[in-house]
Amino acid sequence: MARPKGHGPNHAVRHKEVIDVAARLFSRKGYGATGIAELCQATGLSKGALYYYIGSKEALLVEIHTSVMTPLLAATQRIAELSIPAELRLRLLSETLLEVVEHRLEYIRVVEHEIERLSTDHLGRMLGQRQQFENRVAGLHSEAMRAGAFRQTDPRMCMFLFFNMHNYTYQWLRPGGSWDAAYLSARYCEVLFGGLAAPGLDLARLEEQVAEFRATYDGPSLSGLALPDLADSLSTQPAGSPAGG
Amino acid sequence: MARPKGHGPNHAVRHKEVIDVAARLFSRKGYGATGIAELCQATGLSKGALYYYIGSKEALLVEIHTSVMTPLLAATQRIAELSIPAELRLRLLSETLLEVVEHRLEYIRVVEHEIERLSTDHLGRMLGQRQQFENRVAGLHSEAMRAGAFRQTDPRMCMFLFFNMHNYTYQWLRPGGSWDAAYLSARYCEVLFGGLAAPGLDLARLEEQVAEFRATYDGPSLSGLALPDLADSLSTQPAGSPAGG
Amino acid sequence: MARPKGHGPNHAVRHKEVIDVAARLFSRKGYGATGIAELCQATGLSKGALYYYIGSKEALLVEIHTSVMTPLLAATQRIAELSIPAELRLRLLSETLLEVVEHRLEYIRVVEHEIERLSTDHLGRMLGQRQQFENRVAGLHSEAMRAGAFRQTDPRMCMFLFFNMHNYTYQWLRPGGSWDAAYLSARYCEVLFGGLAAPGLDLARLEEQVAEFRATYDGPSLSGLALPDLADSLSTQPAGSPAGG
Amino acid sequence: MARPKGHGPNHAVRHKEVIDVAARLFSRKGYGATGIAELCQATGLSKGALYYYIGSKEALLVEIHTSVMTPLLAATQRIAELSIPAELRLRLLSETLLEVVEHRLEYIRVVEHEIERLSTDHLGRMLGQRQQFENRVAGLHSEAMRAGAFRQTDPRMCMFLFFNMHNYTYQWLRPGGSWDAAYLSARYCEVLFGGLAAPGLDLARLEEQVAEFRATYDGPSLSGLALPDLADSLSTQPAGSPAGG
DNA sequence: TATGAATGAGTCTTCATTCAT
DNA sequence: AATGAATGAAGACTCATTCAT
Repeated sequence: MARPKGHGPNHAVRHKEVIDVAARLFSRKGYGATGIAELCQATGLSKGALYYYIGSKEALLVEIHTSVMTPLLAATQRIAELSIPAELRLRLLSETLLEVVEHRLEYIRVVEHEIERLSTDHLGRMLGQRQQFENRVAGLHSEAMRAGAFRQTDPRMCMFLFFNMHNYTYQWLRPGGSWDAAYLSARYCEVLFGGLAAPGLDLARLEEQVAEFRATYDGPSLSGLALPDLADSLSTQPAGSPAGG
Repeated sequence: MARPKGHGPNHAVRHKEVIDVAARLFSRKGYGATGIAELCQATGLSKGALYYYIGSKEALLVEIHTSVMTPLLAATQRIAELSIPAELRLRLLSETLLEVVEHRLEYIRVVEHEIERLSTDHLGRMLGQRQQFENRVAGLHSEAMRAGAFRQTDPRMCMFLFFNMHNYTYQWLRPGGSWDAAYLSARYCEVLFGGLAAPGLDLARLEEQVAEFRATYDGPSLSGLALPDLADSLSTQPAGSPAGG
Repeated sequence: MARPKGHGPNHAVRHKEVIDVAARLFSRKGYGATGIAELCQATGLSKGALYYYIGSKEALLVEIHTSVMTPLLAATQRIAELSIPAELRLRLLSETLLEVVEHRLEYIRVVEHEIERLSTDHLGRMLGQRQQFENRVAGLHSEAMRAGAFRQTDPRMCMFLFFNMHNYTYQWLRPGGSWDAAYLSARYCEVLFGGLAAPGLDLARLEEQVAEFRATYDGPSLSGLALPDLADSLSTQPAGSPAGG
Repeated sequence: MARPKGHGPNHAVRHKEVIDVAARLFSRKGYGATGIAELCQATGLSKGALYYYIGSKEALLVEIHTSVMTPLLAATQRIAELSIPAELRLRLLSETLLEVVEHRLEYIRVVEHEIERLSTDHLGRMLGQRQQFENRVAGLHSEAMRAGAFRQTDPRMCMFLFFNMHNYTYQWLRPGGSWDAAYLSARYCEVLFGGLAAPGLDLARLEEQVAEFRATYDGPSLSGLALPDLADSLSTQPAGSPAGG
């Protein structure tokens, strides 16, 4: 990712633009089926210029992964360390995760489908980050059980339930439809937490706590999504079609 | 699937074997990244002989899809028509779906990741089958609401919750681990139905009903998985690593 | 062409049938673009059986050529030796040639387009036969000049005029249309002989002589076309579209 | 023919060179029997570089057709519109056509033999152009009849006579021999017009008119053949061998 | 910075032919 | 007399990448 010295200030900008175009194309046609020539056409760059900005096709894939996973892990870290009930932290993490899905849909699709196209060492690093993420989520479920909010069950199973519910969303969500991350997160957690709740948990109270938290919180952005999303101009149809295979 | 005459009885058998090998390779490396040469090596057939059995690479992909979707839709139909409570039918459908995931894991991975590599008309047919499946599941949730088992909510949202929960399983399940379809289905439905339940629903009763049903049912196989699964000899590691992207 | 001994009586028949089918396909799609598999489908024979009858693909091409050229040369010989005026012999030869074009159109097309696909020795033999044919025609023009029917010009040029006029006919003639070999021959010779005639030649008389000759002749078939033509069931549209390239 | 941007000025030149080489090879061995590898060897380009210039093998075939038909039709148009007797226009058209045959012999052979290897739409376009050409020629014969130069006959038959006579020339003409387009045209028209003439037509006068016209005409090139012909360095044997099939 | 040209291994697929049965 | 299975070289074409300018 360190570029040879002597790059002008435009380099970083163009670089990002290319990554975004690549995410769009890889998402639609698959990494393998997207050619360098198509990237050239979509970016308006010549082959030589494209390579000047990207280095290689795999570097593009690596950066798509990184640009999703790095902010997501940072956000997870920030949320996990908040001094609020574990189930509230899970609820916030849910919404953050869904925000990333909603606003980086094309990146997410690539991350879900093309991770195994990475070369061994990059793949290893990415799988390590997934592990961290999973452990954090399993840990939060443990905390919620210890605090008496959730009934006692296997926290690893809970973690899978959590990821199943959230991670498949990319397969059917259409950004710009009537369901956004905040709404989906409320629905997902209502059902998940309802099914996992210990007798004492007051679910109605949870959504109030979310609102309270948002009103008083003034730390850094939870989701870590700073950029306007370049992808939003596309695909603005209503929500539709999950998968049944 | 019937070949244009001039094919002996062995043809069909070899054909199936090749499909199974292809599902394994496509699942591991991706459809695009798997070459015909690799298929030849994995099957022990020469290039010419391979084509004698498969017709084309895309035909292979089509048959992988078909051999998952056709029995799955048939099973769904059979289950949806049973004269038992809707939530019990959903529970049976959940288990059937997870059985397919467990025993056709490599096929499922291909179906989830490579569907868009199909040519327009095949793709259209497959998307149509997904639609049917989704509509059936949404319909069963509606029934459960009308019967007072589930509280009133958007059945389409319920359908997405159901598919999210089940369909992502392929990303982390390792067949041969300690979690099988029956166990997972019980856990998934416990949480999903717990979160959707109307006050009157007795979840403990549900698992008893499942056992009763299985004890008395003597119709055709619910899952439609008749063949021994050729894929089972491979990948028998313990469960591991979901995804956190 | 000599078959390994021990062929049953059906062999020759099937053999001819296959050649006829091959002529049809080669004519339509080209020799190179017609596969053995297509010949199998068109004949209803399996690959093995087909090879039992044909030996090889090139053998087929050779026989298509032979089955046109051999009878044509024999007919030419017969006509050239008749004791009638040279211009009458040319007129009869014209009609014979056009009969072959009309009734063996698909063979002719192959002969015109695919001769260079023959291997060296077969090609040499065929070119030799063409030479003979050309020499005969040039010779007849010389005779007609010596006899005072045609004015004095280069007989070789006349030969080219004759072949130009006749041999291109395959490119636009549609058998079954309103123009048959007899009609075309009359038109062609009317113009050709009209343009070559010495002052003394009476063209109106020529067509009478043709009729007289036919009425009294009782030798062997002039054209040598004995078989019913297998190709006649196809393409029965009115005449159309020559070529302008 | 304009390439999708990103092509320097040399591209067009090399492109033309490749087309010329292709015409030579296709003409000798047939389109189907000429491999890309042979084109590479003959041009000295690598496989990749070749495709950089040609796009596809069929594109080559299309351009060979186009580069013959387009100037030929333009020339036909120009000639047909001249204010001179119809038979003189036919005589000029004859010479133009034979000039194209003489100087683009290899292209013509491809056009005559491989047109049906074009895909449906390209084929349709080419057949349409042939139609135009034919109609023009039939129309000129009609004019000559109306003007009393030719006797009354079927102008469509005349058109076939005209094309038969000219279009088969490619099968035996060897450029560089003693017969050039001007000579052949005089011979062809002498015979054709002699055979079609009404009593009043003075053929000897016609050739004088041709000479007069050439002496005074100063419009654009009649034949449209501007380029030196790249193909001339090859095959400079004396005239020989027509065809007798 | 940026480009058009070139590479050559790689892609999927088809071919005529052979042979055991 | 006939077949289905198998071969492997050859088919057209695409690919990510490099490099002189």
